[in-house]
Amino acid sequence: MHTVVEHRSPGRPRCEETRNAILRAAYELLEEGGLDAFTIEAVAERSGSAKTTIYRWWPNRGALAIESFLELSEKYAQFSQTESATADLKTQMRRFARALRGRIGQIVSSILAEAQTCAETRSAFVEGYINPRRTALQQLIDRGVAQGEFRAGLALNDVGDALYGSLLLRVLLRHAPLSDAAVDQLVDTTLQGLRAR
Amino acid sequence: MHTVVEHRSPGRPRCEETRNAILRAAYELLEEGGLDAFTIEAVAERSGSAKTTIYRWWPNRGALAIESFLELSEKYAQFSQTESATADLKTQMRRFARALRGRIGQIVSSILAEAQTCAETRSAFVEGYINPRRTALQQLIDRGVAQGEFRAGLALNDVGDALYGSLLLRVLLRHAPLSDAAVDQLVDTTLQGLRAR
DNA sequence: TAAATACGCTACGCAGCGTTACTTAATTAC
DNA sequence: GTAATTAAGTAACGCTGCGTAGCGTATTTA
Repeated sequence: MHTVVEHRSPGRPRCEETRNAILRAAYELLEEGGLDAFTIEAVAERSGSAKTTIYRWWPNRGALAIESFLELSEKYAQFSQTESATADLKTQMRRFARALRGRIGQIVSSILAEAQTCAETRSAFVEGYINPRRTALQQLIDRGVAQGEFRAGLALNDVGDALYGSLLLRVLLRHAPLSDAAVDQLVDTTLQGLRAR
Repeated sequence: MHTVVEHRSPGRPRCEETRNAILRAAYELLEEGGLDAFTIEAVAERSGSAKTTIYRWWPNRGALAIESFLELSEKYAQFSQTESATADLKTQMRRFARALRGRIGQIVSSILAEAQTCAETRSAFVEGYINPRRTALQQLIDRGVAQGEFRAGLALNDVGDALYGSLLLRVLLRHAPLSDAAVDQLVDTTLQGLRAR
């Protein structure tokens, strides 16, 4: 009988509880007070771990922020799938906006801010958060085109940036609402375009 | 003969040269190294003024950043005006993207980051930078609608956020280009919308 | 000349960064 | 068992930047 042999290097193994406590403390602090509250020292204190332990595993606060966010925030990258691509698009954008209205919005805005002074944070956010959503959006667009709902030849970058960019801009600047109704209207505008028919 | 009497309070007047030197140093530092380089101490050193003088006039670094940006960056809020509103829109978006590709992009992204931890910075940016552009965009849309180029009933918030949000997102995440061609395509997508005709 | 205000200099206490040296704990290899 | 190895915790450090205070000097009005 063959059993999979766990091959472990010698030495004390990493403590998963500690890791989780750190990630959770980081997430909570980001959620509660944004970048101001999110300091390595605060994370260490809240998690009950040592600052040195944190620095052993994460090179900087951006890396910790991203990892806690990606691991603890719920991931809505899977779009719903009904017969109408248009309806699915609206559902998804509403869902995203709902997350942004809540605590996730605070975290996302903090990460975007951090990403402006740390390239690794930026690319980690793009790869771990934005890209999965772009992929799902691509599938939705393809489906919409195949079903004749959307016109052919749509550029994913443009559509994605128009939709996600609008919503994220509202999180960053708070100059316009993110209510379901506002999102529906925004999607409608994007669907219809500006041109007179 | 009436002459306007300059009414001055007693005491040494504020030194305009010092003020300008501070604003210029702040702008240069933002431009060169973003938020990392932009510290009050660095501004003081480069401007040849004292830290205490800076704190006398600006409550925090966000206020200084915004003021230097709004005073020293060229303001393209006035849109060009030909007979085609569509062409003007493209011209304007290209112009904006060109600024974002250059040093202005670094500054804008820094200010957006700073705005995430400072509400005053956020509202100052919205009022001093975003709103003038929204107003100009509104006029352009109105003109386009009147000329039959754009459909009626367009919501300014939606159009502005789709266009500016797309470009700003690309500055923040650098996941897609900001070239003239890319911008043209993005505007085209926004103009046409997603729907099949 | 007095009062008021601005500017510069030096210095301070504070917070957070990222690191070091050291001790203790947990695990594998022999 | 014992040695080797790796992790976690503790305490302390030097550094940078923040925002403030005290004081002397400069420039203006009354």
